[in-house]
Amino acid sequence: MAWTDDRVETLKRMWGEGASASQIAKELGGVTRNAVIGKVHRLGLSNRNADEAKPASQTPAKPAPAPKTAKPDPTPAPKPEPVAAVEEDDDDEPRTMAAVPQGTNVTPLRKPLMAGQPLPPQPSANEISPEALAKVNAVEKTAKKISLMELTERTCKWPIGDPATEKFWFCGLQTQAGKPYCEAHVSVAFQPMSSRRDRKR
DNA sequence: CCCTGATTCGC
DNA sequence: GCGAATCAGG
Repeated sequence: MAWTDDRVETLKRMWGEGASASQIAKELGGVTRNAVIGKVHRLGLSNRNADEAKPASQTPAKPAPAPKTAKPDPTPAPKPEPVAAVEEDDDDEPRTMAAVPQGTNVTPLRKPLMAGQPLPPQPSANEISPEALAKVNAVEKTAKKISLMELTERTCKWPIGDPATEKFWFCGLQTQAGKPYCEAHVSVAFQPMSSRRDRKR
């Protein structure tokens, strides 16, 4: 697989969106995450930092970079999209942790899709909400349903069912990065910081 | 063990 | 330039 302009573009976009190298590699296909990382470095966008300050830590070199010549400003830094903060208030739904509706959960689909928009459906940032719940609900179907004794360091410890009955087990899916839950349950358990603004009662 | 990015170095 | 192997964390 060659790094076509198209693929590089996808790489840049996803990397800019904070996607991991493996995710990007999976998306592109035909390349490993190493390839992606290597390319990222070669493109010089390894640092997701905005600016890079060189406090002259260790670089005795560079005696006199000829300050005379006017540098053509090699830093366009387009910064196309700062990604608007996703603050969708409107009618906040205080998701109750009560019974999880089983069965088909219709995901609210908005945005009629403009014609000619190649890639609108990009949830990107993990915003919990109805979708996350639906995901959890779906995950429960594929859950490994392990028992308490089967829990390990990397099995999702999300409880499912009623502990008072036999129908009780743990999700058991693979956790990620030391977290106690699988990805789906993490998104529900650890909410970023949604402004749980209390509404008037 | 799973994952992450960073770096090296033969190709 | 490329990316597998390796390194260094979480």
